[in-house]
Amino acid sequence: MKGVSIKDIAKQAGVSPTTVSFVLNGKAKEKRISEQVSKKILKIASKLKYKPNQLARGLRTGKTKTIGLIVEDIANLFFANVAKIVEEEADKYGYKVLYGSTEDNVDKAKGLMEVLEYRQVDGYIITPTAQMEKEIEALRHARKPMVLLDRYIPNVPTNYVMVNNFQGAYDAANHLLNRGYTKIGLVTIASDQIQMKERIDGFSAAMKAANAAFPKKMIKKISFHISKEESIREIKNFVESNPQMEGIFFATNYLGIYGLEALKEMGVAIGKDLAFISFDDHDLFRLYTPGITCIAQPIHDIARNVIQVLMNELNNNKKEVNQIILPAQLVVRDSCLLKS
Amino acid sequence: MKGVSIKDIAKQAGVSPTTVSFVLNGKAKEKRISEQVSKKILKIASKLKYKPNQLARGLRTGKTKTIGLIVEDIANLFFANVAKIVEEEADKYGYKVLYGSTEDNVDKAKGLMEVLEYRQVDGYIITPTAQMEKEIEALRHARKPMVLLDRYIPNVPTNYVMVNNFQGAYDAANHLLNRGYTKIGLVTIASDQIQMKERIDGFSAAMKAANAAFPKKMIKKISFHISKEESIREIKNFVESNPQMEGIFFATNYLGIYGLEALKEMGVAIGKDLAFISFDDHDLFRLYTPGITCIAQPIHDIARNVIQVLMNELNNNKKEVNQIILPAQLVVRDSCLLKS
DNA sequence: CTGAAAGCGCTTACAG
DNA sequence: CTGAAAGCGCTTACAG
Repeated sequence: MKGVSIKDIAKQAGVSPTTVSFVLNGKAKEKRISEQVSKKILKIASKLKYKPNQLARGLRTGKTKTIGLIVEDIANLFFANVAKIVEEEADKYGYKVLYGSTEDNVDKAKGLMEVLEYRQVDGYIITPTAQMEKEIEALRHARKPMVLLDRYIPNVPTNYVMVNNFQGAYDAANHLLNRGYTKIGLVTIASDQIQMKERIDGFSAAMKAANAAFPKKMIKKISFHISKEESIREIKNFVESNPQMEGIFFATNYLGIYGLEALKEMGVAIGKDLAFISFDDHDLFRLYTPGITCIAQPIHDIARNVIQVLMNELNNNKKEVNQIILPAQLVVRDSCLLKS
Repeated sequence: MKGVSIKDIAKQAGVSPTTVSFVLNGKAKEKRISEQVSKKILKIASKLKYKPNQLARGLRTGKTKTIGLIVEDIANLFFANVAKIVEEEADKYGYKVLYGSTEDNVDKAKGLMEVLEYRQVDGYIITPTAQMEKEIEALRHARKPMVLLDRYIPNVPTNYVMVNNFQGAYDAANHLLNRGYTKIGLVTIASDQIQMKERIDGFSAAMKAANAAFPKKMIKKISFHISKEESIREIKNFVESNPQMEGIFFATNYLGIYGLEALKEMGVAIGKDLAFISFDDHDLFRLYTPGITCIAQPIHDIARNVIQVLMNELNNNKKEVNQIILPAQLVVRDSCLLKS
């Protein structure tokens, strides 16, 4: 375990640890260390395969070269993809990432934030849950580099990167309307999170613009915390109790998947009996028969922007706020055929 | 940023940092600190919301309370699920996890191991790639707590947790045989990784036991590193060039998904024209029409066992080797109907 | 029963 | 141009 330390190098080079530290940190010029001493140290360091001890360095500088990633659910495809890209990109800058899932539970989220603070991560990437304004606000006041992912907190001016939920849902409604459907149901999560609200708003706005009725009873909100079976049951009930429904929009992919299951069990033919569109893409949507039309998020772009914004904060001191909203993309497949 | 330190508590309690450290580390009894001093310290610590500085502690003890998780691809559903459970379970023991994806690339894997060593993680969970015997062996010699995931390295006696690949593939073949199919093709990854080899072996063994022919040309190996489009093309070619084929087994889920796409494009009716079975389960398999019969891995059990084994190593010194092989489960759906 | 002191491996203000 | 020394916040062997 015992690795090579700066002292070992100093001894071999016949200089002080101070000098070694300067050279290894690229301050040779600044500190006017002679060319030859500098070279000698570098050579010895690489020969000994010196690796600075991050703990010691962190203890001294307060920097851990670690970032914290708090997502809703790391096992969810969207977040798993984000996690992958974040790790890859962070690695390029010498950062490692510590992660955790909130399950959309405030207490878990708070616990996670506490652990990460305690671990002294240098920066945070957070998918906030509801009711965590205070924690985010505290981080902001502590001037911790931070960027919110997938959603933001109204009235708290932080960095964030997310998809354009309003536009995505607007496009979804428009697509349905253009294909001749006007009686459309919407299934969403029972949550007052801003990104879900914006999806409802976007959808409503498109309906309104087209003078299509969109009464309350055509909106179904399902709790994030009930079981899959219950969720499917609720979707079935919703569809059954609105027999006039011609099309249905699921505001998030896991609900869309449940929707597919519900309709399959009911024997409803997607695309024929009922037009179907979902937010978020998924392997399943691409390969299902019929292919499921959806509003895809630019996952890679989101992840890359997140890390970019965070790295900027980490490395510069100028703290302009970066709020990035990326366009959602309508992916047309066969689940919303022209209404005959 | 400046947190409360042990000194602050010592000052308030009117004792030395040493005493505070003893009490906070539960060594009050052992060090025979008086009950009242002990209580006073605990009270002050909680009032001040003292959080030990892990960096300082780690520097001193050499323990970081961090584990390294190296998977093939964190964005893959199997590994993403493992990552989730590993994080949850590790958290219970006060550990956090640092992760990375190898993409099944040896150099990436080695790079990851180097970074984790350098970060001084206390233990490792590793999905090894080919040709990393030396690194694993080195870790073993350094007596680092480690458990291999999803596969093992032959002739290197380490802990590991994985599914029973031989039995799973054997069951897949048997299922097909029992339903009346004898001319069966197998699609796998071109890799000499042990888990893939065992799947081929299990499949072959079942075929042999049933006296069914299983010639080389009925096995298709596809490189992990070619594009999705190329993979699909190769699958198509394989099916087309074996018109006698009655059933097909995909040795891993991403290939199974490609297989679904290939057959869809070819207009082959799964279950009717060709029986279909895949290793690993997936949302898509459950919801596809017809439902896809598969060999499911007990993901949760795998993850829980992994962390259990690792925690045992981390906390005890007795180092018996734990090699856990969990049963795969045949999930029968509608893609292998009784042959008519 | 309790404390002073050393030391983990760095960085950096200060001195020369 | 280079080095001695302090200090980040802990733990622990040693002393009393």
